Amino acid sequence: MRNRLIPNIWPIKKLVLVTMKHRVTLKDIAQRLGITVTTVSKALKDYPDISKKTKEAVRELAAQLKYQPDSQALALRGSKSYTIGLIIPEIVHFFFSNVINGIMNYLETKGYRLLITLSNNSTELEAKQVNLLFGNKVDGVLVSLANETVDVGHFKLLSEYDIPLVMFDKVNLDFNCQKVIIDDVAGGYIATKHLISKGCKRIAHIRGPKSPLNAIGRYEGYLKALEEAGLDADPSLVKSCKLVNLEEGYEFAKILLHSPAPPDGIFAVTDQVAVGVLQAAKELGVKVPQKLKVVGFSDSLIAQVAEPALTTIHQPGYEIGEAAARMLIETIEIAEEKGEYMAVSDQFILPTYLIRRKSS
Amino acid sequence: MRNRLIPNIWPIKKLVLVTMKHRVTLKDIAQRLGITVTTVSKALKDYPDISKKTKEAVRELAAQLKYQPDSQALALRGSKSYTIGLIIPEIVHFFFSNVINGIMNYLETKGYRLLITLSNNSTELEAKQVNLLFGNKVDGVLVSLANETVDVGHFKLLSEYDIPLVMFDKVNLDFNCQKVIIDDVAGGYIATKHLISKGCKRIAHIRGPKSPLNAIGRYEGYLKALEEAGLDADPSLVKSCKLVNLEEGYEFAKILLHSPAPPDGIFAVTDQVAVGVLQAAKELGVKVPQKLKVVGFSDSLIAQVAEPALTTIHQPGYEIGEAAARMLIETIEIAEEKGEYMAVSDQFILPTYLIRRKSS
DNA sequence: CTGAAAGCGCTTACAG
DNA sequence: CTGAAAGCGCTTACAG
Repeated sequence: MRNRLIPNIWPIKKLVLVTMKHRVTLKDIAQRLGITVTTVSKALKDYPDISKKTKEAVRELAAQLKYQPDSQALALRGSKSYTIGLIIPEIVHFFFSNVINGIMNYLETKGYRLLITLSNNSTELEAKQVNLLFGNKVDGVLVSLANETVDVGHFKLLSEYDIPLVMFDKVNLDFNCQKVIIDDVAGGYIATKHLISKGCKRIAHIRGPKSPLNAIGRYEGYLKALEEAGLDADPSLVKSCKLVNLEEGYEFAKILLHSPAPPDGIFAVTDQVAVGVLQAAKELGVKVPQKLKVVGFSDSLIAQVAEPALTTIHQPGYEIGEAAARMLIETIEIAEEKGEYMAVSDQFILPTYLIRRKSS
Repeated sequence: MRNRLIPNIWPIKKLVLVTMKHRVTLKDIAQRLGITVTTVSKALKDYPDISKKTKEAVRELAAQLKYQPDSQALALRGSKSYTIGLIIPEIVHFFFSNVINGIMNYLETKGYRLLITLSNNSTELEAKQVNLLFGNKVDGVLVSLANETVDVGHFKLLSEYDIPLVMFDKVNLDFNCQKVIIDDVAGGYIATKHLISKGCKRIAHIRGPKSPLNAIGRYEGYLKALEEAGLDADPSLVKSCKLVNLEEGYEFAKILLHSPAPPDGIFAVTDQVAVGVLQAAKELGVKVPQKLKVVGFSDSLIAQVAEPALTTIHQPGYEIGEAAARMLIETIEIAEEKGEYMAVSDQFILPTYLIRRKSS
């Protein structure tokens, strides 16, 4: 449990009866102008069959009263809510916050709102959020799957109702929807190849869990680079994280560096893990980059701050978010225009690249 | 401009006509059961005047058809949307993502949804978001003010319509609403006092911009600690950031350390700035903590990763978010219950504490 | 050029 | 115990 710093009852100092001021509606404008709601509605939407005079009067009064259309009424009537749902595994995360930033800035330009929900990496909660977003009549959904999610059946609800879905980063390639991912294989390949070019002969890989595609892809890239260089892929040099955090990096690095034939290079699945490696190396007096070269993955803030600064693979979070949002909105709008829509499996792959720093 | 990695048109592979499956409504249930919408509605809400038999039949069919009430219709009718609006200056930010996490987890337990918007630290955009959230009929608003925001007149719209508002972290103390803040004065005081206790005699402060209350409070705490210890407050030892980033910390530290009478301790307004100080010190060969002791503020991830690990003031982001959300929801629900509400100025202050690491 | 009417999906006071 | 009716705020096909 978290600290209960918060008292149970807030000191609400006064509660005074106030007539809840009501929002200005079309009716208010109509009444003041002595015309109908119909005419007001049409005037505001610039229908050609309304007189210039009326239009002007309506617009002026609307501006004066700061009229704002009721989005709920609009959504109820028009079957479009201008709201997009997002399901994200966690929010305290450099990469994901960049993704969200990209999503929000894109949606802002398009006049869509973002309803954001958390799966906390739980498939059960993820399913619940799908239902919640469906109940909220979002026009589309963006999701990065929970780590533990294998079966994606809970997303079928969306396809059944023709609600466009775009998966990003953590995706399920078999599911019939659009996807935005990075080229993890290429990323792992570039990282490993870089270590090889720096003269490493025994390269270890601290990888992610067995099932997420990202972890698999990065591992494949690692193997590919080794093979291409004619280096042996020694299975004892590959360790698999569960939590993918600094501590695991630290522990695995200690094991690797203590082994009879320690590695001279380590490619870690994330920057966090790589920083754990740096800490272990420091503790054991293994000089980085002289005796051990380290490459991370993500290009997060800590990569810059680490000592030595970490060489890493840039993972374009902002662009991924922007691309996913864009893919979704364009799909929504095309479907709208054509009055027809069917989910298709389609993927867009963003490139990654190496950021060279002091650790290699 | 950002990289245009994204093609202009997505390859939408097929678009096939599909009869948009319609959402199941009360009407559907009523028709199948040969009863009225009224009865169905009452049955689902467990009204006492509906027969057990009918209730059971309705519930069963509703479950079978996976009926979900239309939240727009509910909101339109009931004047409650179960949606909270959030306006945040930026999202790629350790502290703010923790705040959001606290907010979301609390709202989740209470069955509220979160509509999240960005001010990008612009007062203009902040005002726009207030209007947007108002138009969306949120039940309440949470905001952390943009750095440049001085005049908060754009929030009056909310009070006019009796929409509860809670400001957190970056607040305006004069505005008539509830606030959740940390004790910045105490934080600055603790940080500075710690440096004094470690033997520092000439303590510099790299502070934030002139207007945000956080920066002012931390600075005041700094002065208070100096005064209490009988140390002179040398104005040449105080530098004021504009962007509050690593680079500014680096630059100011260089100036301070190059001066004729360099400081032996530096209290920086954030961890980012403090890390800049560490980098400058390293470059100039000034040993930390032997020759220079450094304290940051926030307890962000980079504080742990920095070399040496940074002593800092813990700023409880999660708890701030949770407290703000809780304050808001409780206010909403009390107002609802009593049928009356009036904004009151009220503040809740969360404590901070020192995290000792290697930099001091 | 303007307006009456129906309807989106729901709830609730009222009638039977 | 069940249902007809009104209404939340809007839009739009249709009539005048």
